[in-house]
Amino acid sequence: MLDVNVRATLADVAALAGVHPSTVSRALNHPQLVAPATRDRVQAAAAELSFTPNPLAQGLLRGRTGAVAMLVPDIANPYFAALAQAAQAAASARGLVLIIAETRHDEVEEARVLDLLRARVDGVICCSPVLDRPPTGAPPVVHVNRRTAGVPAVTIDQRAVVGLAREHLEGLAHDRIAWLLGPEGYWSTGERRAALDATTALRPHDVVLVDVDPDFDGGFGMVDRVLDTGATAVVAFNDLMALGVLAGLAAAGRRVPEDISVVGSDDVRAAAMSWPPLTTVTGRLDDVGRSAVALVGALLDGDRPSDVSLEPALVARRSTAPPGRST
Amino acid sequence: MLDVNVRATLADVAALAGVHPSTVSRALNHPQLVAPATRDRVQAAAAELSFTPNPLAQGLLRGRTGAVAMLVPDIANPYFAALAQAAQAAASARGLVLIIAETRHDEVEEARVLDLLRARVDGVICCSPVLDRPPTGAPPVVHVNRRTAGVPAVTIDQRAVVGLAREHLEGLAHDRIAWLLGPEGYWSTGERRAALDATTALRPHDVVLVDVDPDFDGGFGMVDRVLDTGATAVVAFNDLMALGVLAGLAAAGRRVPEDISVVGSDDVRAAAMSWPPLTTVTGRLDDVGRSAVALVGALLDGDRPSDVSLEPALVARRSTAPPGRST
DNA sequence: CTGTTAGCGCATTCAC
DNA sequence: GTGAATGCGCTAACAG
Repeated sequence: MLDVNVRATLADVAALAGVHPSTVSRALNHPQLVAPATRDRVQAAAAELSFTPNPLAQGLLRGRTGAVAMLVPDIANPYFAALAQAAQAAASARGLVLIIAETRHDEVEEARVLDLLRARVDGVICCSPVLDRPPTGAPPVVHVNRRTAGVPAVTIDQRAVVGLAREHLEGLAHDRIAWLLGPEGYWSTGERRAALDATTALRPHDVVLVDVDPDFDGGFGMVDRVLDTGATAVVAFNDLMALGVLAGLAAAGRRVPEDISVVGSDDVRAAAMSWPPLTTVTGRLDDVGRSAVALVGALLDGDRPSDVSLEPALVARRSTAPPGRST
Repeated sequence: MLDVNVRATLADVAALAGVHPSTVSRALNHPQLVAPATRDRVQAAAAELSFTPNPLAQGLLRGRTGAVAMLVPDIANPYFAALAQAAQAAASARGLVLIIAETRHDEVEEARVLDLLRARVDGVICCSPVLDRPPTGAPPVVHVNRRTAGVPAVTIDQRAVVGLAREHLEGLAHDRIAWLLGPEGYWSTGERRAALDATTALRPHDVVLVDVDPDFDGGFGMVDRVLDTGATAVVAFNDLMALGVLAGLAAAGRRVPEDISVVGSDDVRAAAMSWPPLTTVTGRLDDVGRSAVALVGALLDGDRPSDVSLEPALVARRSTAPPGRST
């Protein structure tokens, strides 16, 4: 009587095939080292019992777990969810299991989670936009959208993000752009501010609003101040913030893009789910996720991979148009 | 010289404390079985080396992994992301690690994923809205929003969802409601249809549109047909679909809620991020996630837990209003 | 080519 | 109260 609920072990297969357990192991892992006849018998037996090696035992032996952790501040944030999705796919393709853990934007919680996971994973993908020090005592770490000395990272070229938004809006003949920047501690905020500072003399009418919460409410709440500046276009720090701006504008009775244009960033799914759909700069979330997994993979293989910087692109949808089309 | 990158083992601690490895194990797991003096020495040594038991070794020994998997069709779908978030928190609180895996709405992929995970997790939370047969040969499974004989499940009372939406709209004096139902195979679709059928005689003016894709595009694409029905209110299968309806209505130049009211379902975060913010029926995602983990927990403890059915509630926001306020 | 042995790190028997 | 031995399931090295 064959009990499907109890996993078959090497010994079970060996017994069924009439060989020694180690022969089973070989037949399965190094088929060329074993006589065709026995190999077939073993494989048949393995199939018969639907044998799968116990990854725990394998891991114990190899000192590897076959799992990689991804640390995100908030998995319900579509940005991180998309990142996780991409990473998960890439990890699966490599036979790795991705463990997603939330840090809730909290350093203490992050340490706790890391500690819980430390021994269970071979590597960590850290997506904290703030974290400065690489987690110590942890397995190999790679950073996402955050560059820190000594830690391999995959980032989006934030200066190019600024440049793309600017070009798009200038091409539409906007001459007064309100730039909404994210929280001070964020790496990407710093990068964008630098890019903005570099060209500030060229566009004296622009206005920069700093330290806006990078979410819907942050954008919603900034609408009055944006309107006060008289800007004809807004560039938000990310799509969520842009969506908030869109809603705030609607609540204030302004039309987009007739009265004012709005540009987001990241090209999260929700960006295409507003009305009007959001013009945005892609965060290339798929590529970022994939690259991050590739980096840990390299780390695990003992390489010292170099950083990856991805070039963004602009997706023009319907939230931008030339200014002054207002009735 | 103390190498932080190499994990300390029981033997290391034993050497440092001058005792036998098994004593260390005891001192850590059953402190009362060991003399206070040695216990303290061992604990000091363990702390010194920041020793953490290797979960793989423990798992191998106990036949448990300490991990639970959550199978979702699409982690970038805010509904499942929220569910995962809740489950993750609940699992952490129990010292379990949650592994999130995507099935991409694909049975084959699901089988593959399950096979990869089978040996790595103690239990599985399956969130497929369609899946009928419980995955065989897998660890204990619980279902979310899907009731199948023999599989413990946590569900939202879908009839109540229909009832709440109806009451709300009737209270506003709508007499022609367009009900948008989800895909045929979904458990929740079936439940809602049954609820609708049960009262169809009472509301002859209502109209039911079936088999709508449960996403933004699905809702967007149904707007024309909804408008054709002359309904003054729409109840969408979920929030994403409702958001699509909202956008489609805006694109068609209709105002919400002046011209037509819209109700969503699930109360995903994005539901509060539209303009107008969406009136919706809560999916109690936190509670569902938490309950699902509680169920697997019970299963792991050898219990045969009973199903959990959660009562929804209506969140009135600004996408609903009395009909006929049109200019 | 295949069987034997050893050991990954740990917790649970036993003895003492 | 503590040390010694055993085995979880597996694979790598060594014999034969």
